[in-house]
Amino acid sequence: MLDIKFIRENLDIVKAGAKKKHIEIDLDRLIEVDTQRRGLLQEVETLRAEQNSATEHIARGDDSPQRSVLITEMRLVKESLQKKEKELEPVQREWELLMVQVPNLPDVSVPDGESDEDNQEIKTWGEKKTFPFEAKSHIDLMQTLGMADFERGAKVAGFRGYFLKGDGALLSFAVWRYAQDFFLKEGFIPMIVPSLVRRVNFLGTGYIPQGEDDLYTTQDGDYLAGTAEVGAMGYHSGDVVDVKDTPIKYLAFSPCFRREAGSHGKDVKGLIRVHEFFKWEQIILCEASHEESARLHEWLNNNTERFIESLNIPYRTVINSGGDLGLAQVKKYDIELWVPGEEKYREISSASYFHDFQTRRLNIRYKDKNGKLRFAHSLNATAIPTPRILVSIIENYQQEDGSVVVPEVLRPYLGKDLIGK
RNA sequence: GGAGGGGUGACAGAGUGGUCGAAUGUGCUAGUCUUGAAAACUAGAGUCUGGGAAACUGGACCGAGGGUUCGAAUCCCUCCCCCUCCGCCA
Repeated sequence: MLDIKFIRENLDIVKAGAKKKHIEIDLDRLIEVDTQRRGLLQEVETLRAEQNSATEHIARGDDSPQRSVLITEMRLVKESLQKKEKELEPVQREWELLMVQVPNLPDVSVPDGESDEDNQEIKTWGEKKTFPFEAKSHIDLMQTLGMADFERGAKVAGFRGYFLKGDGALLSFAVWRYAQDFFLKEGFIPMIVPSLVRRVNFLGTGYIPQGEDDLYTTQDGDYLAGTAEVGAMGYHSGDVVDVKDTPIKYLAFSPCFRREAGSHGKDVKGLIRVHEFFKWEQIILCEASHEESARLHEWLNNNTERFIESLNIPYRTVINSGGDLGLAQVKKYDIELWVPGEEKYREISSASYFHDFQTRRLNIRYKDKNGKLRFAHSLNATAIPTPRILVSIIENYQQEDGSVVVPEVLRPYLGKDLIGK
């Protein structure tokens, strides 16, 4: 949520921001509605003031005739007050509807573009693996090695369903535990967060109203979160956090659920795109300073880069174009890992910052040095998702005989060097 | 699923129609006292928002939304949330 005052005073900037993000919103209408709203609000407040001062006299007085005159007069004031309030109601409603659709401003460093195809590579690391034999896909490799079962996955869970078993299951646990050790060295507070959460938290984090289609709902009106960010941010909603504790850093683990609405044709096989997965997520609340947000954003992304480097998997980092940014994001980096079977980079993580867009909706504040309450800034970044990471591990570490070498850092966690038949 | 009890300021907790933005206690800030601290005493202090350069001033906020009333923290309705007990259950 942006501050309406900011929108009024910087209309052109907000318009340009929306355009850069390729988000349609009638901002002129918003200003029009806001003007109406403020006018009515003032009329209502004037009437209330009148009422309040009369109330004082009425309360103090006895049964004098002036008192009953005043009461009669106030009856009329009440009527016009109610009329004005009725007028205000639909205006207020439209105002709110428009306000939640106003996107956050993208940073100046965000490149123009319509979609993820316009994201710009800003870093590459490692050498793309080539093999003296024909590289197999993780699907073949995992099935042959008894690490995954996609047929039964579909049988039991439907489209995009999967089972991990044997070393596939164990490798997932190994990644989780290795990631835990790796990231906790950076001072995060570990957390396991709920995925089944109330609607307000999705509004607060900016996934609703425009992302409703990609969320699973329950018959109780709750939603299944696609990321631990939702629960972790909701954790602090309504809080005034102590500035001494900032930046607050969480490493949050959760199951994640995504309907993948609108991507039916994409990645229909394997572990790249599934409805249900697990993720360690980095989440930060910090002081309301752009410099601090930008600094921590780089830091978060770098944590993940170093993690991938430690697994020795080639990757590149891209900066997302305006059109590939969500409503709430100011700037986003994606890290994409090399997938030899497809000869493509595939997204593994995403690091974003939001300024106070989320915290304004969630009402997360802190007291600054001058004792003033301010909305905190928020950021988040993937630490590591499973099972998607298995795709890159297995394809990059495959050998001609179909066995898979275990990345060195994972060996202590898996208890072996090689996954073979 | 059944029965009951609740949601008031940073926290605890009073307040059942009028001068209540709200007693009191704790905590907080400043001062007095003290070498310093503690204790004691004194004073101050909510958040959001409109207007104003400021002093100041209008409005809103006692879970949310409606209603009754000249007037609602207080009465009525709906919803949300929390707690206790019973049942079921990993």
